[in-house]
Amino acid sequence: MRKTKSTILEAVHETAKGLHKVGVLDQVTLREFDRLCLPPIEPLGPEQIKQIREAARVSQAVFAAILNTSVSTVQKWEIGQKRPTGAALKLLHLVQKRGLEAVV
Amino acid sequence: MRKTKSTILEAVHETAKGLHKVGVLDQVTLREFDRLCLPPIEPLGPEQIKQIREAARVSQAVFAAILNTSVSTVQKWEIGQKRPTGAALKLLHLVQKRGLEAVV
DNA sequence: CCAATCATATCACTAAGTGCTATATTCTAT
DNA sequence: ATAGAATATAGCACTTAGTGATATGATTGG
Repeated sequence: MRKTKSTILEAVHETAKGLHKVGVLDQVTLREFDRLCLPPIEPLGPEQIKQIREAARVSQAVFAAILNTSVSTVQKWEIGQKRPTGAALKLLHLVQKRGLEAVV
Repeated sequence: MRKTKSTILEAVHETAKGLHKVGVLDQVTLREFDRLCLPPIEPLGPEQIKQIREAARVSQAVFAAILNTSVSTVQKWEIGQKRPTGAALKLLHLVQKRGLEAVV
């Protein structure tokens, strides 16, 4: 990460301070995070999850396989016994927006 | 898959029985699942996960935000204290193959 | 130089996720 | 028709991923 930046850039032009943010080698940190403007990942209710799956026209088993989770989990999502969070929620949003193909 | 078959066959041969399943209403079930040939989602080691993130040139915090998980979780993945499974593992594979843009 | 911000690491707790089993229903093929 | 297969739903007990808070060290900027 910044290791390489220092090595290369500083070797050439070590006084220029703001230059370290220019190259492709630089890392995106929280400082530029505002520009990313990530869409907020909102929680999905049981019915919504079922709708997403049915819109994709797949059974619970196939849906589970594609999301790399268990049928048991998908079922619990759809009956509201468990609520997807984190990466699972993100994946579901991806399927909702871009379809199953974007995920397979 | 069966979609097309049903559409054609039932259109000609309308006993009205399977009519509600015709066309776009059909669902992909486990029966045609073999054809999907899903690539097996293999577990990712700590170093691999770190490589994926560094290849994406983002900090742990940004990486976590994009995956809709916590910084704490990303850290544990990278030091091997916890292993991503299910949807999290699927998401990581997506980033590895298609890049962060495919997920944002 | 000092303060602020970022990145990384550690710890304890909660709940998501898994596997299993069982039942009822629906579709398929003989 | 009828048997066989696949789907959807449900409940239980267990494991561990995931989360939040906090602590330490490294960078940056005023």
